Amino acid sequence: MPELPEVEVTRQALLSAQGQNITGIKIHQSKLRFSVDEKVINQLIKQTIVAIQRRAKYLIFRLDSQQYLLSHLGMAGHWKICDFDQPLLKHDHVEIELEKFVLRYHDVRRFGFLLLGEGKPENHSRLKPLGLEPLDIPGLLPAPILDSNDLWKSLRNKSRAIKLAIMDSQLLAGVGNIYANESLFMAGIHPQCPANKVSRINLEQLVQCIQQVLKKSIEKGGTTLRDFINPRHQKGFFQLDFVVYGKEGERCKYCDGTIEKIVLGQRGTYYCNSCQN
DNA sequence: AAAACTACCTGAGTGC
DNA sequence: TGCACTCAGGTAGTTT
Repeated sequence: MPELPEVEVTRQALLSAQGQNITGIKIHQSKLRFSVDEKVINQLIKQTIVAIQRRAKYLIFRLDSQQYLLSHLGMAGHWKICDFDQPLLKHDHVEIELEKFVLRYHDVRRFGFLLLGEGKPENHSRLKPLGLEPLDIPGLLPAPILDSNDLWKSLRNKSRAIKLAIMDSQLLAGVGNIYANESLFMAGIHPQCPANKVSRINLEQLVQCIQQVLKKSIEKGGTTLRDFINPRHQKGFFQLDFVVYGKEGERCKYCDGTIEKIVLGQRGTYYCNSCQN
């Protein structure tokens, strides 16, 4: 589920937790990608959430100490704002009790994780290797912002498919499978084109398309294919704007071509066999 | 260096 | 109805 837009939509909806004190923690199911350590996570109690930031697909809950909570949603995770008496659902893993409401982390597939860090979050071992941040919007940790010159430099010596390159978080962080497919379509670039064979002008186009697609999705509340909801329990609607993702065999909306599906890096890859060369 | 594969996990959907 | 199978938004580790 969650790529950059869904994580940003989540962040924005969580901002109402800012300034609230953490009064309690409940762990209902500790098994996530990394097991939630009760002793470690209990250090959150009595701390105040002072800010909620983002880097790529990571959320960072800043506390009034030197500590922070690092949250990754994996493939199916989401945060929910709940009333104190709201019934617990299957796959609600962790509850963070605040003064006005409870934050619940729900993750069916358990690919997400919660880690406690200390010091500058941008120095965390999971964040440090991340590449360019696609959008320059408020609420980000300090990060190099996507720029076609920088992307050009990092792709110059990469012969791998452009789609794999823009999904490589060490080069560009936050673009997942859906938005990689949609952005490449918008830019008219074939997903299998070697990254270093994309012309300068097409790369500039691609950078603009990536930014447009991500911004548009944030405006639409992200994409809900199956499970994604924002912390206010609302679905996203960007899936209604898909042009290629999941549209194998359909006619292209912009030309006479047909949407084809191939597998690249084990991921479904959709493109128009006429618009994208 | 990079490509190709694996693992982690549950649930929805498909075909028989 | 049930069983076997495939596939899904992500990341990271190992092998080739």
